Amino acid sequence: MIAKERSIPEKILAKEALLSRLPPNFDYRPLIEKDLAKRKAGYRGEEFTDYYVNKLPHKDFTIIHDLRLHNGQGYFQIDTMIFSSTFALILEIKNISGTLYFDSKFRQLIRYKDDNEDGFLDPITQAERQTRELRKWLQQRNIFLPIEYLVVISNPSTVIKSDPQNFLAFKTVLHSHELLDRIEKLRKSFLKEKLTQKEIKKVAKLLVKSHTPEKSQVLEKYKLSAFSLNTGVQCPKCRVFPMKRIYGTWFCARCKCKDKTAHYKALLDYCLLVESSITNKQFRKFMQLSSQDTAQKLLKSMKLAHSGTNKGRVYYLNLSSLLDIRYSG
DNA sequence: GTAATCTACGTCAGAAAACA
DNA sequence: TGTTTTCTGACGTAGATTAC
Repeated sequence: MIAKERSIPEKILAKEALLSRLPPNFDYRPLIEKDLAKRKAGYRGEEFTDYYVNKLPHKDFTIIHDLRLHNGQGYFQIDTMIFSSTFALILEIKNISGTLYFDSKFRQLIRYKDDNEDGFLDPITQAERQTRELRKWLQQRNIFLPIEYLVVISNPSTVIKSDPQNFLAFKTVLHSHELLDRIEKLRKSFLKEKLTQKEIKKVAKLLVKSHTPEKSQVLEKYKLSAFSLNTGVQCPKCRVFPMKRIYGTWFCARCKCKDKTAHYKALLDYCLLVESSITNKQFRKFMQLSSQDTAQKLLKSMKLAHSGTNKGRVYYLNLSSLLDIRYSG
């Protein structure tokens, strides 16, 4: 059973939204583009590995993609968690090309590529920490399950190396195409049943319910203010700002394109970049819309959750609902 | 307390789009 | 082409908040 599917991380959506609303010659643009490329590569690696993970027999394994839990002080994040009635498995997924060298002495990962040498945080250490955190989290809820971890290198052409004494790397690091065989071996080594089918469902529900998505806070990260952003509704065709609202549709003065729902994307951008609630006034300012009535009618038509009456009215922007509205509308 | 301001909501006329 | 539907903008009313 897949208890939680993987979805595009908010950090990727927010960076895309930010780039779409920054002037082309903006100073930080190259830095944001580089960060976005890195994030996207990581996400692609996770998706590539999901192909193998999702092949596991669903009656035997419960799969939770992209899990972020609170441990009391902070959060810990797991790329993929798989569990059965006998054991749990954490996957730490890395999409790094070139030759990777796992150095056990200094507990670091070194990547050799194009005559360059780059150091990375040791994914084995990361996975060990996640294992400790998850064990503690489950035990606090009276769930006792042996937990293993694997470091999955998603890129099949990546060369994996380590020093000969690094037994931990031999045991835990693998390419994604080896994953199913390795899980099968693990399954044979854990025979004692710890959870009933009913308990498995209960644990999955608890984990998914406790998942807290990471807020992007992309403006703070690059020390930008909302004033740096282009406001207005962006033309979906020629990408120009702003479209004008004319008789029930958004009209682009440049390419003459018309779109009835172009404000959905703008509202999604607002939610990703500014804040997750909006008033009529903020909506008008961001959409460059002069009519308060039109703003009210547009906000109402989207059936957003809201609180307050009259002057205190605030509309709440839910990211997943906005994504649904945007792609279905 | 009062005036000013902001917003929600309903109604209506006119304009544009959609449809037969 | 004529009719229907949808949307805007204007207007009025009412309630809540803010500034003085």
